[in-house]
Amino acid sequence: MKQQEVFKAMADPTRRAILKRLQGGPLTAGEIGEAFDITPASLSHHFAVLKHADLVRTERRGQYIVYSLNSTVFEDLARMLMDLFPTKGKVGGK
Amino acid sequence: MKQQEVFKAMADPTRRAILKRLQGGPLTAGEIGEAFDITPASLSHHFAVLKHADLVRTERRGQYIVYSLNSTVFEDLARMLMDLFPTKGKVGGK
DNA sequence: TAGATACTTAGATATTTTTCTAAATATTGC
DNA sequence: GCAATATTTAGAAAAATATCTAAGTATCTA
Repeated sequence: MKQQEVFKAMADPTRRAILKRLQGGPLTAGEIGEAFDITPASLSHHFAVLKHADLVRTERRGQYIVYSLNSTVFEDLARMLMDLFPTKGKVGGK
Repeated sequence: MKQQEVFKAMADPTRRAILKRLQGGPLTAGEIGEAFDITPASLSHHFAVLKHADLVRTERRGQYIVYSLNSTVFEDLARMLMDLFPTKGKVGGK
């Protein structure tokens, strides 16, 4: 996991909103864009950042490009966070 | 939890390193600073960001200021992340 | 193949963030 | 109170990021 890329990607509210929209399942770039008051070009930039962080996957379907969440990286990130703060309870993890 | 502030705080590698240093227990600003090749003023800015996100707590002890982690917010953040990606298993979540 | 639709890339500008230097505040010990 | 130490605040410069317009690529339909 490229930690820096992931955190940077998550730092922008628009990108978090994009991820949120994808919770319901895969969507095309256009469908995602409907919810935002931003040009397709800017959206595309955000997609690129999310993709670079490996937070989303893409698949071309005809003239559309379908985006979907990559849950694996979220899990890694959550794990990393759990790791970052000291354990208060009794259980194992250093 | 101020989600935006927390993510923004986590997005900088220096700030993540500061948090990491604090895993071992509270430290003064100066002690933290030893590990970084950066001016005290810049460090202080990073502290302010971390504090604003409520990721660290401070306490003045004489002429020193002691920083410590606020684990609560980390837990909130981890929870939030778990929440952000769709449940794969059968259990409950939305 | 031409025209329409969906999306990305390039390049410019505006905003935000990081960092620095210099100066200010707080506390200690004489 | 004064000098020394620890840290923060203010203000400026440099670097990174978000956004836009215009132009490019890919695919579909006729």
